[in-house]
Amino acid sequence: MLTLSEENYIKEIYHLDVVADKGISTNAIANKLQTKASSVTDMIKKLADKKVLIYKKYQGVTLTDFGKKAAANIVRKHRLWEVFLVDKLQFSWDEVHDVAEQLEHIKSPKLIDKLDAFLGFPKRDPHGDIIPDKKGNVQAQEQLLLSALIKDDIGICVGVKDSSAAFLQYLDKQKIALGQEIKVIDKEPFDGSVIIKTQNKQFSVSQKIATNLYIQKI
Amino acid sequence: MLTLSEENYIKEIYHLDVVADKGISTNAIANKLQTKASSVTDMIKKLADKKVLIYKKYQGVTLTDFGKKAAANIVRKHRLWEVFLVDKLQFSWDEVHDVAEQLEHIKSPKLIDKLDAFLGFPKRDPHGDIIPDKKGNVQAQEQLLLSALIKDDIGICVGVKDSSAAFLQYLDKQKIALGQEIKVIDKEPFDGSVIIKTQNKQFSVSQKIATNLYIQKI
DNA sequence: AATAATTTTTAGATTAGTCTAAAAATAAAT
DNA sequence: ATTTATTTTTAGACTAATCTAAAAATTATT
Ligand SMILES: [Mn+2]
Ligand SMILES: [Mn+2]
Ligand SMILES: [Mn+2]
Ligand SMILES: [Mn+2]
Repeated sequence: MLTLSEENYIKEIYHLDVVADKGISTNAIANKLQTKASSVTDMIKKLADKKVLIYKKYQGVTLTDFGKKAAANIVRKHRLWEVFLVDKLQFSWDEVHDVAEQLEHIKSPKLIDKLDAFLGFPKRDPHGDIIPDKKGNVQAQEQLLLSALIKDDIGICVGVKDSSAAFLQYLDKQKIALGQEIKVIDKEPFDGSVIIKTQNKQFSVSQKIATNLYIQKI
Repeated sequence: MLTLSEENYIKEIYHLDVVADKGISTNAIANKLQTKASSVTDMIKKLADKKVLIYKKYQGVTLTDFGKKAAANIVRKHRLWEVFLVDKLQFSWDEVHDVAEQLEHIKSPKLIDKLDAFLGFPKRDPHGDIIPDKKGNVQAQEQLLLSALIKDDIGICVGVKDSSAAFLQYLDKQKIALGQEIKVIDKEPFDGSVIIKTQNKQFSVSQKIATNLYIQKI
C-alpha cells in the first residue's frame, strides 16, 4: 500500500516521464513537488525498495511497469473526480484541481468504477486531458498546439497544456471553450501571435496563449 | 487547520459526548480509535492547546463549542458522502462507511455545499442518522428503539443504532428497510424478542435486533 | 586535463503520531 | 482506612516525512 506522499511522488515522476527519455532527476522532482532534493533522495530510495521505480545513485529514476500502473491509476482518479466536479457539481474548470488533488488519494476501486459509470465513462477531463483506463493505458491523441498550426488551418479546441486558473479564466473571458472550432486567419512571425476566428469573432492571441492550447485539426 | 488524525479523535469524542455527561475518559477514546491510552493522552494535550477541548489531568475531556462545531462538520461530511454513495453511485448501505471515513477528511467547504445541493439537501444519511447542518446544529429527533415499543404500537423504521455490515445485511434479508411501517404484534418477556408485522409478513426478531432499530411512532 | 559550478547524496535534526514499560493517581474492595 | 485493582500519565523509543548544512559525485568551462 502506498502512502499519500508516495502517491504524490509517483504521480509527479509519471508526468515528468512523459516528456523526458532519460532518468528523471532528483532536482526535477524536487521542483515539481516543492520539496528539497535531499527529501527526494530519501523518498526515491523508499520507492525503489517498493519496486515502484529503478534508482541508481546520481542517475535519476525511471518508473517500473508496476509504478507506471500505480501512477496512471492516481491520474485516472484525479481526472474522473475533476469531471464529477464540473459535470455534476457545477464547479468551473479553473477551480477543480486542488480538490481533485485530495480526492485522487481516496482508496476504493469500487468507488472509482462506480464513479466512472455514473459519469458515463468520460474519455477526457475538463481540461481535455485523456483519462487513463482501468488498466492504466492512455489512448494516443493526435493533437497539436495552436502555435503549430499554419494560416487557414481549422481545428477543434481539445485541451490545455497549462491548466492554471489564470489561463483558464483568460480562455473563459475570450469565450474559447473545449470542443469549439478555431480557424487560423494569420500568424505574426515577429512575436508569434496568432490571429484566430472563433464563434464569428476574429482576434489575436499571443504566442504564450498559442503554445498552451491543444487543437485537433479537421 | 486540523490534521487527519486530529479530526478522527475529535469525531470520536463528539460521538462519545452525546451519551456521557461527564468528561470523556482516555480509555473510552482509546477503545473507539483502536489506539493505546498513552497515545490518546498525547493527542488530547495537543487538542487542548488548539482549544478544541478542555482537558484536566485524570478528569477526561469535553469538547469546546469550537470543537463541537468542528466535529459536527466532519460528521456532516461523512453522512453527506454516504448519501452520495447510496443515492448516486448505487452502493448498498452496508458498504459505504469505510469510503466515507476517507471522504469526510476532504477539505473544501465549497465541495460540501455543492454536494449537499446536488443531493437535494438530505436530512438523514442511509442509516437514518441526522445530517448536521452547515452551522453544526443537529435536528432533534423523537425516535425510540423497537424494544421500547409495546404491543399494538405502530411506527416507521427510521434508523439503526448499530450500523455494522452484519446487522444491515440481516435487515436486508428480512426486508426491513428505512421508511417502512412496522407494527408490534406481541412481545416475549422471557428473551426480549418482539413479534412484528411488516409488509404483510409477521415474524419474530430477537432482543438484539429490537435494541438496534429506531422507530418513529405514528 | 584541470578547475569551477552544479547536482546529488549523506549526516544529523525536527515534528507528528504512535508504541511499550514504568510511575503516579484515582477508584474499588476489603 | 488500608490495600488492591484500574486508569492515566510519563519517559523513552520508533517510523515517516521533512529540513539544513556539509560532503561527494557529476557536469560544464576554461
Ligand atoms: Mn488537475
Ligand atoms: Mn485536469
Ligand atoms: Mn458511517
Ligand atoms: Mn451512516
